[in-house]
Amino acid sequence: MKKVSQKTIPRALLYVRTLENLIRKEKRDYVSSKVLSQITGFTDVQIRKDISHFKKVGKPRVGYQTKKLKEALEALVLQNTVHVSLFGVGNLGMAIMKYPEFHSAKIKFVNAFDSDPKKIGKVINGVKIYSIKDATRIIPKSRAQIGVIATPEEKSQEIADIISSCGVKGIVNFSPTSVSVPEGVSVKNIDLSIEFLALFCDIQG
Amino acid sequence: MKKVSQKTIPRALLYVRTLENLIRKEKRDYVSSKVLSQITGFTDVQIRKDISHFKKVGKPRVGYQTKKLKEALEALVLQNTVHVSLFGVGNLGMAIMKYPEFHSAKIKFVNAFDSDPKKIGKVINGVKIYSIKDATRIIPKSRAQIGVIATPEEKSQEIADIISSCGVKGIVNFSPTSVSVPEGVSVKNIDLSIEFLALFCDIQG
DNA sequence: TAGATTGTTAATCGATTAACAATC
DNA sequence: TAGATTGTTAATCGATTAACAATC
Repeated sequence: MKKVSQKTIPRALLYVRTLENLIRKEKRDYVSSKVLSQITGFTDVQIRKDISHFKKVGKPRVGYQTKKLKEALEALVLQNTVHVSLFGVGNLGMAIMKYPEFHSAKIKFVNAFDSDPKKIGKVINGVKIYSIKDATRIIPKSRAQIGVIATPEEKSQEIADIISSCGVKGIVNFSPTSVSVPEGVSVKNIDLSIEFLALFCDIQG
Repeated sequence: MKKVSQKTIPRALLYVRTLENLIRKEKRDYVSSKVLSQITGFTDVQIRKDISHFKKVGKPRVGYQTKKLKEALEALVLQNTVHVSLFGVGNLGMAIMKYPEFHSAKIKFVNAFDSDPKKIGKVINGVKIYSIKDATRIIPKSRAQIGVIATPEEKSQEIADIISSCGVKGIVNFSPTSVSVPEGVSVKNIDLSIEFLALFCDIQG
C-alpha cells in the first residue's frame, strides 16, 4: 500500500458510503469510476488514482466489484465503531448526538458531559450525561477515541485540556475558538460561521 | 489587489474575528504576525503572505494596526449581513438557527421551511417557519443569499432544486448526500460523519 | 479484434515555505 | 545604528490533471 495523501481519506470514506448504497439499494455488483464520478462529483481520474493507492481491484472494461472495492477501501478505516464523548449538551450538542447518519457510519457516543445540574444524570438516546468534573475519571474507562467540544466558546480551551489529559488523541471542535493541545493530539475545527461566510465570499467573487 | 487563493479566504475570515476580539476584549492597537500566529495556529509567514494579498498595512518593527487591518481584510467580505434560509427544522436545523456565533458573524436567518404541519407557522428565535410548498414564492422576496439543507437525506436533492430555482447561488448542505446543482451555484458540503471518520483515520495512522 | 476501462507515469498547477531585501 | 518585523521573490512541496500503456 502506497502512502495515502491527506486529502484522499475523506474521499475514500465517501466512496465507501457510496458503495454501501449501491450494494444495498441498487444491488449492483459492478461499478465503473465514471459512475462513481457522477454520484460523488469527483472526476473519474481522481477516483481511479485514489483507489489505486489501496489495491488493484478493478477490471478493465468491467469496472470494480462493489463489495470487493468496499472491503479494500475499508481496510483503512478499521471496521470497528468509533467511540465518541460529547462535551456540552446544548442545542448543537444534542443535535449532534441525535444525528441519524452516525448510526450507519458506526459512530457511537459513549457518554456526554455538561455543567448544568439539570442535565446531569439524564439519559439521551441511551447516552448518559455526567458532570464535567467527573470527566477525567469516566473518560478513560469508556475507551472514547474522540472528544467533541460543543460548549460555549469560553469553555473550549478548558475542555480541550480535559480531553487531552485523558489520553484521547482526537478532538472535533465546534466552537469558534482555536484550542491549543499537546503534541500528538489532532483537532478538527468545524467553524460554522466561517463556512457560511467563506461560501458567501465565493458566490460574490 | 492580487488574486486571492481559495484557501486564504477562510483564514482571512478567521483573522478578522481574531482582530475583533483583540480590539474589543484586549483593547489592543497593534498586533504582529507572530502574535496572530500564536492565536490562530497558522505560521507567521503564512499570515503575512495572506495579508499582503489585500493591502500594505503593516509597519516593520511595530506590526499591524488592529482596526486598520480588520477593515482592510473586511473589504473582501462585504460588511453586509448574510441572509440565510433554512430547510428542515429538525434537531440539527434548530441548533443551527440558534447557534449564537452567527449573530456576531452577521449571519441572519430570514426564514425557515419544513414539511411538518405541526411546525409550520411557528416562530423560532424570530424566524418564521413556512411550508416547503411555499418556498418558491417566499424565498425570492426574502433576498436570501444562502440556503441551508438540514432535511433528512432523501429530501436533499429536491430541496437543492428548489433553492437553485429561486436564484440562490449558495447552498450549505448538511445532509450526507451530494446534490447536483446548475452551473453557477456553489455547494458547501458539511458531512459530519466523514469529518469524524477522517479524524479517526488520522489518529490511527 | 475493437473498444472500453483500469492503472501508472509524467506534466501541470496551486499553495506553502524559505530566503532575503526593505524599512521603521 | 542595531534589531525586529514586514512584504516580496524564489524554491519546494503536494495534489490534481493529462497522457498513455495495459488489459479484459
